[in-house]
Amino acid sequence: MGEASDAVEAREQLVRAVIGLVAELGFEAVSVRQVAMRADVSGGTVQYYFPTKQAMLLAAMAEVAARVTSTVTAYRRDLPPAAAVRKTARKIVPLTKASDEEVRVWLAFTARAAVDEDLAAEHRKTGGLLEAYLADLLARAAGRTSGDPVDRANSAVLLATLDGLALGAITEPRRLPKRRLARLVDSAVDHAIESSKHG
Amino acid sequence: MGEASDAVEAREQLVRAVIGLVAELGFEAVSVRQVAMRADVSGGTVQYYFPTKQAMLLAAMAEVAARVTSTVTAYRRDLPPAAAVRKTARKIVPLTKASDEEVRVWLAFTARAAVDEDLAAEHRKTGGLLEAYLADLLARAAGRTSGDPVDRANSAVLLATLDGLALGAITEPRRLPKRRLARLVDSAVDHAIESSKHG
Amino acid sequence: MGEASDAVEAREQLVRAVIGLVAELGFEAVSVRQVAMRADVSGGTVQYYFPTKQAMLLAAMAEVAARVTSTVTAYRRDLPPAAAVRKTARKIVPLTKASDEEVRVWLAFTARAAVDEDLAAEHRKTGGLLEAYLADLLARAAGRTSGDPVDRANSAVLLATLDGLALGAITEPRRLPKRRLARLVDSAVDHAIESSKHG
Amino acid sequence: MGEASDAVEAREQLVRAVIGLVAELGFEAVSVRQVAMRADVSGGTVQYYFPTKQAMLLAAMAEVAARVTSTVTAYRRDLPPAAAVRKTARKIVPLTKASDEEVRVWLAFTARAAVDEDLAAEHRKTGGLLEAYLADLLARAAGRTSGDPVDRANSAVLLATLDGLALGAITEPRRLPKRRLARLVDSAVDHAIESSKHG
DNA sequence: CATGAATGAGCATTCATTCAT
DNA sequence: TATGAATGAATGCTCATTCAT
Repeated sequence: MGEASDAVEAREQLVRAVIGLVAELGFEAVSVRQVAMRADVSGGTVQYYFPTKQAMLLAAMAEVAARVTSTVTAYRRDLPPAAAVRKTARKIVPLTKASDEEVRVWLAFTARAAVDEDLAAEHRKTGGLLEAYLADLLARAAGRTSGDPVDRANSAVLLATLDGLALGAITEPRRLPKRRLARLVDSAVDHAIESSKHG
Repeated sequence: MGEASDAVEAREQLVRAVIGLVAELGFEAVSVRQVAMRADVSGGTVQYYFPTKQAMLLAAMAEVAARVTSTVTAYRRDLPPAAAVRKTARKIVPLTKASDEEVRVWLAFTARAAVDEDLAAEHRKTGGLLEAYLADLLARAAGRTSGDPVDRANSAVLLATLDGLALGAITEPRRLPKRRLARLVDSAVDHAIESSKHG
Repeated sequence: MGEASDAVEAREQLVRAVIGLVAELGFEAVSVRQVAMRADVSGGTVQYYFPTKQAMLLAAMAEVAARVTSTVTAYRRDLPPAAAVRKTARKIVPLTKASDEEVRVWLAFTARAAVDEDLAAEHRKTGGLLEAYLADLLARAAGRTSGDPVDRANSAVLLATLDGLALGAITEPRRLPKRRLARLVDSAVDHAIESSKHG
Repeated sequence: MGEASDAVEAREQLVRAVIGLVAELGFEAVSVRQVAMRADVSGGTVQYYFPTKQAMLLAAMAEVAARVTSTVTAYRRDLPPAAAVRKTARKIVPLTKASDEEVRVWLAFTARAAVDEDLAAEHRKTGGLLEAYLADLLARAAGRTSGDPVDRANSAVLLATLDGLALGAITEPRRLPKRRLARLVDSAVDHAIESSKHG
């Protein structure tokens, strides 16, 4: 039992190393050797757990995606719809210094997905899930049950706006300082909810 | 004069090679060698024009930025404000197969800007310019002169939405097919204009 | 007893895996991992039976050598001398598609023996034995008892010819198609027998 | 001019390093790094001249083949047929310590050709040429012009015998010491010539 | 008897860069 | 202006081997 959990732990440690590396130095800084050093294991060990670099990246992306979706799922389960939308929005856009890293990693994976089909497949899942969740929340906030195409559209636009703001926040922090970002996020969320209510 | 223009031409040929490479194979496929091969010159020649890979990337990004801004500037000069906003939006989001490549390149540079300060500096210019232009157009579409913070906010949200849609279009083409994309772009533009008119 | 025979079986399974690998992909394709995969055991298990790769190769070579010598020994025991020579020759040279593999493996080991002293030692045994057997058969075919140096010489030349034809058959199948090979083998055998009879 | 010859020289130096390595340590000892060290250049330089290891091996094999064929061609040009056959035979079988290395290299390449199609193609050329040359010499030694299938067959058997003796000389030097080897070569050559004269 | 974890060296290859010409 | 030669570091990956269990 100790062994099994050690192995799992080792894997997770490696995944954490990948994520940390992406956050700090970007995607191109992720090399098997760098990951090994960061996780304080030998290069061979990394490849024992992930036979290819691609597999390693995939595992890291899956982990990041899991973090996002599990958080958002919890919001949907535990909060009233409008509040859930608001919290989700603030999860996607880096409004605190802490979430900066997470978003940075997510965007790095997203960018890579544009060019890497395996990563794209993993990425798609999350995008589809987020859109569906937001559409559902918008519908419920409007006192409707899910399924109205209007909610789908509003969800897609809101999600795009949040992604765009996140992208801007990372690459143009001066144009989009946290203060401004918060206001813009709120206005986008308000618009989406309004738009679903009587669009 | 012939020599000088030859030199300019050679430089441009190299820049085109970089852009083509990014479009087709992504950022990580850009190596000095690959660029040299694509431009059909020797590896040494590439480094004659760009002493550093970084310089080469910077030049390519500047060229891409110039293409975007010159197009958008022309729209602002030649079209009535609402139409200019609409055309600009359709330039940012890849609605035709042709513009797919351009947007793909732009996003690749954007992603890189998240970890590369030099590229980020170049990138900022374009972001700031686009926001200012769109704010101005929204103001004029509302029968106002520029300067109202409302227009700035609407511009920022619109720009974020367009960026987010572009990102999604590239990475999740199935969730965001061209048809749907067009409708979402239109609704975002309409909302921005309306919002500036009587927000 | 069951356990012991299981162990023997496991060992043999590994040896078979090595031989199969050599036959299909050549000597350099033999890695501990590949062998483990082919035998469907863990990498550690391979090294339990063969503490060293070298030991593993040695066992495989011994097995191949044993196959050759046991066959040839049987021929000598069961057939009249001239027929035994003929059958032996046809065992050494790959005249059927089936024996192709065996010869291929044998040659791979032989080539390796040129630079690997351990394998060379094993290899020597078979070479010496084959020459002695063929010399004995040639002597008996000539109605003599063994021991005449002429038979030794004829045996050595015949053996060399057969080895050379085998080598050529593997590496130059177009120059030495099966049809031609059969004729050349026959003529070499005939010459050896004649030569021993009245040389 | 100095540059060009330097480059040619560098290439040749590398090829020599490969050959030396094969001779001393066998084929599997040939790594790009080892070659670089032996030729006293950087690893990168090796790959500047030979973009792949395969290309490097191919060049080395071509060089070895060229040595053999040019020597044999000279014999055929300059000597009476019977003497040319004899000298050629003594070139193929390592009768002196010096020729040991050459033959060792040749056999290593031959063995590899069994598993490597590119090398096999190069190898075939030499085999075909040698058989044709020997057939021609045997015909002329018999006072005939080339073309008789008998000479072809005798040539093929002789060549196989020489190859087999060479193989044995390398892998079983104790069974086939130089003295004995010389006698066996002579008898094989004599038989081939006799056989072509009145077979 | 057999495994899985871990290691460190080695592999071929690609890379950005320097430099003499 | 442009090239080809050369370098050395870095890449992803495979390898044989060791060892605790």
